[in-house]
Amino acid sequence: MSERRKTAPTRARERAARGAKVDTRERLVRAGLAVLERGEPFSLGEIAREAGVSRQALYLHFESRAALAVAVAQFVDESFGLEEALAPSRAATDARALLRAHARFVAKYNERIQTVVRMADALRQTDAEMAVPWKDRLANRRAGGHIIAQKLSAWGELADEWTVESAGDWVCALSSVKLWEELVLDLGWSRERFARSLERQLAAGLLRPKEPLASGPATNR
Amino acid sequence: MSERRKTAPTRARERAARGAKVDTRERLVRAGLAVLERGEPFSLGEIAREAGVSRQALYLHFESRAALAVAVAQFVDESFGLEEALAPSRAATDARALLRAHARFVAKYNERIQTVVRMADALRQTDAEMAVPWKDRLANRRAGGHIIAQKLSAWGELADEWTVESAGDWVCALSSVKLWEELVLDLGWSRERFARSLERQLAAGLLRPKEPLASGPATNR
DNA sequence: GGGGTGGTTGACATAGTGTAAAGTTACCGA
DNA sequence: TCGGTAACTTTACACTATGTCAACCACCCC
Repeated sequence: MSERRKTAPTRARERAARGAKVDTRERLVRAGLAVLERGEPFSLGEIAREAGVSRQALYLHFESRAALAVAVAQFVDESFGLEEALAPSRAATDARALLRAHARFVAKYNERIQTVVRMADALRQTDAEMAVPWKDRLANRRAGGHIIAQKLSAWGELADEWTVESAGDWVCALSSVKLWEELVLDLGWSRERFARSLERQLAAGLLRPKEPLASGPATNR
Repeated sequence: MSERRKTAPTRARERAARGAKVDTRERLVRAGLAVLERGEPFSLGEIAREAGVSRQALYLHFESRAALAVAVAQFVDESFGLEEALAPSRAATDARALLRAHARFVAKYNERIQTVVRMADALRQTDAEMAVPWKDRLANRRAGGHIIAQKLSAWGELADEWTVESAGDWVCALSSVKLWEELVLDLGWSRERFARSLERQLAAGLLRPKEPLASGPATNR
């Protein structure tokens, strides 16, 4: 059902791909982000107005508020250059460098997506439709944490009390927007201070303590 | 202005103090908590119905949704026995015991207030009236973190890179409901695992490393 | 010229918050 | 015993938001 509502954005994207006039869908997404970034309560009508389009046009492109929210989140990821921003972490060849790169990434990325996540999290309480994309994003973040834990483990740097699983979850949790939000937004920390503290905490908490090269600590698990 | 709306709950409280029949205000607060704990979207009408009272009666006791939310939060604090639950932390006489007590407290307390905080945080996005009580609670939590950092510092256990200020903020942030929520609710950690990890991580991140082996890590700031 | 596409306006159903007003009950004090 | 009043009820209303529907318009392409 609802065939018309589905074909509309598809066609819009096709037109855009062929270089057609203006992509209203993208205008709506950008407007959504702009309105969101004002940080105040808003309505769909406001977003439509900001996009210079009627409120109804919004429903030609998005089935619901949640669908728009998802699109905005995706847009932010893309315009941020997520893949590129992750490059330093991927390129790291030792534990300290990896954690440092990750902390820097988290500080930058969370700042960028903060408003979107904030809204999505609030929406999640009242809008069941939001639950699925939210879980998806969490799964992604979790996977990111696990990759880091996996590397630390492979390098023999993960402290004994951690499994790769649980260390990955811990990295994921410490990388969450909510932690960033509380420290930077609510408590007034600078971006640098946040990144430095996160890096330190991750290193102190995850890494095997440096042993004085006495006996063989490599075999105790 | 709005004199009548203000006297109503006052009188109700007076009646309750004199041992009068039923305190509708408290019934509403309890109902609010019960509805909240179902974890689903809800309306004020639902809460009133749950309390066995008309929706309008709610406005005789609370000026707005936000006011009710604040009352529910207060009620949860009281019924949880916040003061009592903090006793172990206050009684701690060394750093490890303090962090352990705090981690246990956080695990228990956050579990209890989770639903309320969740809602309040969501409300905060759309309801400016919520901002003030939210900031108050944050200030309280922050103060709690600072007390801990202060003690660690007084005992000479706080690692060099921290100031009391920033360490306190860090404790506050790591003690936030959001971290608990992500690990326990979203990632499925057990309460014990959370408490243990938080304790360990606080210790690893905040405490001065024990062995002053070689030069290395003491000067890396 | 005709058809489809993407947009418009306007109306509508539904649901929630908050305000207002009038009626009911029950207690309390002179 | 009577009157007043606090607490609550019912009913109605204003306002805002989401989402649906229908009719109409304009453009582009065949």
